[in-house]
Amino acid sequence: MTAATSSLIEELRARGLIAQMTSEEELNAHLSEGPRVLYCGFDPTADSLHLGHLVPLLVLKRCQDAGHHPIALVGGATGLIGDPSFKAAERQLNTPDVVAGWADKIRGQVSQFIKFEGVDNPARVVNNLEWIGSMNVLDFLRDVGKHFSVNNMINKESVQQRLQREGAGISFTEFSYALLQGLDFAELNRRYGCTLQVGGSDQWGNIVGGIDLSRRQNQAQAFGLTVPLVTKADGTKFGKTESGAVWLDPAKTSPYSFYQFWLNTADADVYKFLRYFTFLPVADIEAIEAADAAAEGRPQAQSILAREATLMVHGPEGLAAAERITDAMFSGSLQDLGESDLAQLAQDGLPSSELPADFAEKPLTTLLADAGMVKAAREAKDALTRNAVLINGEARGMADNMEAARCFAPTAALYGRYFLVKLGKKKNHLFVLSAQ
RNA sequence: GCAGGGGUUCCCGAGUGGCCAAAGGGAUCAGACUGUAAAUCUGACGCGAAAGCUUCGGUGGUUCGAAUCCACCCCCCUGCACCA
Repeated sequence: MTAATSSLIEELRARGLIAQMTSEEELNAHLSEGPRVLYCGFDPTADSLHLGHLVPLLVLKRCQDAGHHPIALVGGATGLIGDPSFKAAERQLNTPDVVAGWADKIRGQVSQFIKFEGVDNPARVVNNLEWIGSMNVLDFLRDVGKHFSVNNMINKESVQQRLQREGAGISFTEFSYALLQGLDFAELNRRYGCTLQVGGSDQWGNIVGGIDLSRRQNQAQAFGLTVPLVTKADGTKFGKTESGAVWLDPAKTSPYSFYQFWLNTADADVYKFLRYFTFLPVADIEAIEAADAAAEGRPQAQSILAREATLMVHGPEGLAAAERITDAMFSGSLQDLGESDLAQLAQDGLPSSELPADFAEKPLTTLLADAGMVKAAREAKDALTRNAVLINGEARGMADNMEAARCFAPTAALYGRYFLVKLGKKKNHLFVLSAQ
């Protein structure tokens, strides 16, 4: 965690974190010679970062731990344009005030992961709106545009599918995106001596553009490094659940859901993800893998990954909350839960809701669907048909469907008002009888 | 603009007058097996507890009856032409 003793590049490679880089030998030497300044950009395309952003963000942290100065760039300007790289269709523009609001949130999130004080190599957060926002068109065209060849740009793989695709096309606006990202690099190079840009592998073309511009404008040598796109062994998209993306914002994805996401990682992916998403030494991860391979039954890797990742993103309290719910839902028994425990579970982020006043007249299927336990009442029906719905531990079936009054009778409630409903193996919801 | 092909339930894709809420595959959800895995098997899969209700680009029409036939309109693809 101090100065770069064993090569940073070696470490990243051992973790499988390098997709592409410019001139390995030179970059390795460059990073070994002393503290360097590097950056990675995050465009505000939503009000939170998600798991896909985490890998490059953690690479920034890994670099800081190795003694370098990271800069997290929030794309307040580029977010207004939209990156066309490897996208199938033109994006819809968001309004400036919306993007500005998102940029603020992203700035806060990014800041959790890197240190700004108390270290010799403090990090920095910048917003490219600062220099792009005030730039005038003629300066842009003369100072930046002149250095980019349209011939090269249209040959880039990242825009090919947009150029070839019938009926899609690409607007001049999005086509210009690469120039903005290029000028960011050149600008950071001038301002802070930034010499390395890190990004996802889809950013390679943009990064190379920035390196070229830095050389042409500043006569400076700069480097690029990309991290691989996170993939899963079964070919499905990483970072998605039934309910959508896994966000870093606890208000959008609760620490409990976040923890559960990692806990459900497939064996085929878990050791790779430990390398990507934790700071455990590679040797330790190899030891975990060996121990799991030798042991019968359930591997320990998933719970280690879930614990490490949740701790890193949501802190000790978030992890504690996630573990409380997990223990209560998957190992403990209802009898072990005290009244305050139940209240705590709801606070910790266990999905919960109040029973509507007229619940007695509604079918169970409707109540469960309205509470968000299932996407359509039909799924609740299916579960009921298989006796896969437990209300306070008691199995319910279709025969009980019109018996909500009996199923949720106050006398059956825990502490007079709580009902823990389990649907299938993984879906839990706390229903609360409204007080009166 | 002309000629030809096409728009089907989340996606792909059958269906060309009743047996169609619509084959098959994928995705998804649930069950069994397990480890809150994977693989496999089973069930569900427009909405609804049910009665029943609403779908096959849009609008109108023919018919006892249409996703299927007719008319017009919208959109996409493929050639050709026009424009260069």
